[in-house]
Amino acid sequence: MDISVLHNSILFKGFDDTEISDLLKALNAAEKKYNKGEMIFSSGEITDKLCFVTAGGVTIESNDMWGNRTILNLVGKGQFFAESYALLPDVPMLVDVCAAEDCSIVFLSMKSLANLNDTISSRLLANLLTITTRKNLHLSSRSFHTAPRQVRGRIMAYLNTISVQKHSREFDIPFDRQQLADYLNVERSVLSNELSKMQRDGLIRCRKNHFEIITVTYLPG
Amino acid sequence: MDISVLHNSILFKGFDDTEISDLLKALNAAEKKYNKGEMIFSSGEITDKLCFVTAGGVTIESNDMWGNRTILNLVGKGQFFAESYALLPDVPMLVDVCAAEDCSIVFLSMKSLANLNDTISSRLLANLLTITTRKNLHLSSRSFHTAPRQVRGRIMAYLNTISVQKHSREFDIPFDRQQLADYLNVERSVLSNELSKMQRDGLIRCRKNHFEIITVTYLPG
DNA sequence: GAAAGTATGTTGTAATTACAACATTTCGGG
DNA sequence: CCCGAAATGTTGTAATTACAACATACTTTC
Repeated sequence: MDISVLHNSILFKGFDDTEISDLLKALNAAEKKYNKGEMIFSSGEITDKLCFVTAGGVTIESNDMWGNRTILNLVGKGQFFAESYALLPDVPMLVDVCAAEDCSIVFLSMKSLANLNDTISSRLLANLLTITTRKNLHLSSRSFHTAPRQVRGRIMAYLNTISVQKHSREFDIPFDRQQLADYLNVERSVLSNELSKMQRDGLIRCRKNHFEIITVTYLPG
Repeated sequence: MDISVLHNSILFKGFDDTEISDLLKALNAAEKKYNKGEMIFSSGEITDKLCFVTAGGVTIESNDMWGNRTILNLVGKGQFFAESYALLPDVPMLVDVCAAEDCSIVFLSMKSLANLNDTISSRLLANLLTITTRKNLHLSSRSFHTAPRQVRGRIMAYLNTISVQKHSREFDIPFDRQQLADYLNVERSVLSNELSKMQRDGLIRCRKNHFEIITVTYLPG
């Protein structure tokens, strides 16, 4: 198991090496590998496992009865998922979790939280609170990105956020076209088409997952 | 201030009356009233205040530059909002908060959390974790409700959720037409129109905010 | 470096939605 | 009961999107 990734995670922030290995034992940590495309959880399942990505990445998706995929979130190396379901273990999952690429997941049993002593437990709870709070912001951001009714507005809302995050008008995005389409809740072909139009209109430049937002200078008169 | 509502809130679960009034003082609790339609927070603002609805209700909205409103969540009496921003106080709000009706809000200063003793603080943190976790599920649900590309699919996804929650095929929803449209991210007139069609098609019955989902029986042959 | 497979771009048509304008219903006061 | 205001329903047209089908580009494998 790759301890170093866990060591740098939010969950174990403030804990030293021995505390971390004790905690991993106490929480029945177990690692499992998945191939790209494999399902890790399906909607309706129940789990008390807090999940940590030690390698690769997963998508949190909603797949409706008409076969439309909506990507709610992308969870990469060093991040957690399923924390809501782990902490409210009687709530069945609304979403699917799918390996976006080959990946490794560490599962931590949250029902074992009760067995920890108060000091450890409260430090861990504070860290968990940070995780859920940040996850909240991610979910809000996506709502923000899908709020515009039209494709161009959604693309701009998304690219703006990434640009602000990376402090640059030029950046890579973590999605391929199909994934970006599913994240923004639009058709892939419509997305490709709109990106072409936006390049023709001089708003952006892009090639594969590299994007550049072009600053428009308004001329007087 | 209406202590009884706070007393029954998730945040103060497990605390007795005197502990609660001590906490309210320690967190600089202050109540303020708002009229329907008034803005409580605007996007871009920074706050460390955890907000509690003691009366009425508020909407968490994203209003884009074209004037489209998207309702991310409805927060009613006895519930909290802005917890993410209160706990990550350097993050500017992405959303607006608006009084859905005349309401009263209690503001609790989260930067004062640090002054509490460990025991109180860890009990409070556990309760905060429950709040953020539940909020996560609400945000996920909305994503689920807006995942279908077509209006009818969104309406059905939403009504199904409410029906399951209320354990009944007949129920009231907390939204008027405009609010439901903004929640599902569709045009109000298109929503009204689709609801009429769905009634003609025998899928539902509805009148104002009272809905009934009609079970379709498939006949053999 | 050819072949096969995957990802991305383009185009046309059918279906859906946005938007505006107007009709109808509902609900509180006077 | 009537009025006005607000909410909801209806309709038509213009704009947008979904979907399918195909073209092109890029990757991987042998």
